[in-house]
Amino acid sequence: MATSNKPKKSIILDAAALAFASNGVDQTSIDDVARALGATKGKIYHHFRSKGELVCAIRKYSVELTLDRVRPLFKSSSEPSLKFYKMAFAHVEAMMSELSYHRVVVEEMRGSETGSTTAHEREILNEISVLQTEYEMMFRTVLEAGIASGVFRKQNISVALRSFLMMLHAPIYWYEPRTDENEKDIADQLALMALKAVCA
Amino acid sequence: MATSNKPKKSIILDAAALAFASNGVDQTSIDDVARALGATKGKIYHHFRSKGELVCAIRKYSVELTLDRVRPLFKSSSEPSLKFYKMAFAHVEAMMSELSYHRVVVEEMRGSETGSTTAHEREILNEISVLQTEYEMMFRTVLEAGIASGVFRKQNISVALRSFLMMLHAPIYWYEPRTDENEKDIADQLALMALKAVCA
Amino acid sequence: MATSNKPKKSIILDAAALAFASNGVDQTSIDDVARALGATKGKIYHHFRSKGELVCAIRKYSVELTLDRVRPLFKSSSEPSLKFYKMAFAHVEAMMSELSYHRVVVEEMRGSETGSTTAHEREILNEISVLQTEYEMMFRTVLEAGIASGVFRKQNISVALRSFLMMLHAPIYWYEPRTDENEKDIADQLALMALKAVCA
Amino acid sequence: MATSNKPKKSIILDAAALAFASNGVDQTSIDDVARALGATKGKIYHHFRSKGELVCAIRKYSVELTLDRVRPLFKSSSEPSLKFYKMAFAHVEAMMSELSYHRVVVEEMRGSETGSTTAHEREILNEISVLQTEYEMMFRTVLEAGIASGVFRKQNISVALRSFLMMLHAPIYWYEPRTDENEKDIADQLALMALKAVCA
DNA sequence: TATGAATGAGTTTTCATTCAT
DNA sequence: CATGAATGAAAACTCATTCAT
Repeated sequence: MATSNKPKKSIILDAAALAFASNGVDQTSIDDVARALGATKGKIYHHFRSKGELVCAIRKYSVELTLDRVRPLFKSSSEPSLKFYKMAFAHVEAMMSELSYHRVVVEEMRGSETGSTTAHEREILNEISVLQTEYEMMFRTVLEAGIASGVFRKQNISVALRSFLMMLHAPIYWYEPRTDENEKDIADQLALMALKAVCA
Repeated sequence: MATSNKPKKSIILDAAALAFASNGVDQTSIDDVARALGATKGKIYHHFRSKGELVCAIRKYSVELTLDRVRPLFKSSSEPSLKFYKMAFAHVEAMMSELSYHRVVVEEMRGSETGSTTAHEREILNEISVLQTEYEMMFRTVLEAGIASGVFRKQNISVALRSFLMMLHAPIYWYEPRTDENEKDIADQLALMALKAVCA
Repeated sequence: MATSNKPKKSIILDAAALAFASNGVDQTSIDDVARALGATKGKIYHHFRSKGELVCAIRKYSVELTLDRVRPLFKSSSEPSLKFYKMAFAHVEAMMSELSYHRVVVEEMRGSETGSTTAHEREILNEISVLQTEYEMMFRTVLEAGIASGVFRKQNISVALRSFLMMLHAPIYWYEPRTDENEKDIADQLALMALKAVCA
Repeated sequence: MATSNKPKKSIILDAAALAFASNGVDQTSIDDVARALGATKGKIYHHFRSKGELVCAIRKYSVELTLDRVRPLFKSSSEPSLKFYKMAFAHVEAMMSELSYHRVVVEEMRGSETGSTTAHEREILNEISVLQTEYEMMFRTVLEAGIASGVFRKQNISVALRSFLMMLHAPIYWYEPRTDENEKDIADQLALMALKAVCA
């Protein structure tokens, strides 16, 4: 009764994200996820129609989590460079806070999943795409504002965007929650690097 | 006669890198590679003892290619910031020139392959590790020199290192050889971003 | 309803033992076993993690079956030569009654299976080893008692043990259930031969 | 030049027998044999048309070796029990002297090789069959003579024959050339056991 | 003769998915 | 809801054999 009040889907999602993040999506079977969950495959298939859908749910949640942290900062009124720093800082914090979710996303950045997506999956993928577009647009907007005001260097915005975002993703590859307790320091250093990378 | 005079292993490696880079290592069967090669599985297994070994060979070649471009610049005598820029530029050029090889590497940065690597594979992985260490050490040395001379910001070097290297990897995810012909521009922009990211 | 109430594992084991005994373990694919079972490979792999484990299960069962026949006779109180005869008789009866299981065991007496056994397999192999040791120890004990009482010849016990046990295995190689119906005669002849072989 | 004056076929046969005896025929690839030989597959295929033929050659040689040891003793004039002892002794000596050849034979006693034998192989198999029949007939003759003279027990000859021959094969399963140097003792004990097993 | 490359058919194994209970 | 059994399709890997050199 008191074991948990979280929705079951969420519990499954957590276990799946952890398992997928540890060994890679393709190297992790539904059975592995079930084992990590202390249950059997059937339980998962009750809540998610396919492995693809499970992965999609994780990806969507990852994007939402990041978006939720960054959006309010984007909507606040600050001059471009400070706003950029804050957003970047929040992005890095997100990476480290919900590490496994974001690891799954990065893994999917390559790996086109070769077509066999169902209609329902494509729907979720579309939603994700919308969210990602919104996310990039926020950084793009700040970048353009900063260039217009002269505080940021004039440069190819698309290239810049993709590049510093990749840098802000870096902790996914090496951050270890137990070892490195200096999350704030890391977030600061990375946000500063990103900021300087685009400044005039 | 004119078909090719390259060693067979090299031809297989090229085809495999291309196939793996296109669809992801796990989504690409040895049969797929063989088909791309116009041959059968057996040919591949005659030259590489396992899929893992094939991937390892690709990874090793990728690191060697990058190393070969960057090492001479490191050994040249320039002041830290210029040397750093040149090395970063060369790194980005490498990413774009041998795109498929480097894509395979990045994919393996996560995905520990269930530990079931054979003794022979572990040997190759060790060799790769040595090369990668040398590579990082070159950038680390320049970074330290720059910090000592005051031209670079005082900062956590390990974090900085991993972060801007990740940024320099970025083209792997979006560069399209046919579309973007402005390789030099991209390399310049990214190298500049990396340089500014670490400057005082 | 009437088809069978035996546990599924047992049914698979029977079919596998029969198939392996007929054509040899290495010449019999898991597909062959599945076909003999009227099912698919998957069913077998659902119950046994590998072919090796399946073979191990058969071996273990074979030893248990023999042990169950011989142990009560060993525990009974008879003078050594009679006890030896009874035990040998029971051994031969076991060979002929569950022919296929024992055939698989004998085949594995040579053929170290390349050492690539999994941890779980080694566990079963250990259990088998314990049972086999118990089994040999029973005969060894009787032999020693008989030698002490002068009814058995003084001789190298280990060599004697391995040798007459091999002779008691003989029916495995030529007994045909349908043709030879004189199981008792065969068991008597072999038990008598074994007894005389060790007598003074 | 001085490396060896044995016919090449013989060298191959030795290496193959050793390899097959160590790991089992089915678990040993032609490549394994070639490696043990310090050569490549091609060499083997020059001298033997197929793996089956190689195995057949080993089997035939094994039977010939045993026959050559036992036949002269059979042709000598001794009374049945002494002659039987001598023949049995020689059989055991053969087992231990050319251990690997005989191990291969025993492995094939089960394992019907499922039909795919070529015409040429069947020819060799027939020759082997002839030799084996001659071999069994020698022991059968002695056995019958002994029964007629009353020195051997009246018994089912076929069963007796197969049974003590199996016992005389026993060293194949456990004899270690390097460890046990007491070949004569073992041969004596086993021959004696076999003799007593059939005596009145 | 002997080698190394290549093949093709087969074998073990994995796994997402379905379904009866 | 949840489980355990079962399936089928695919994947990695093996290996006897052939062949050009």
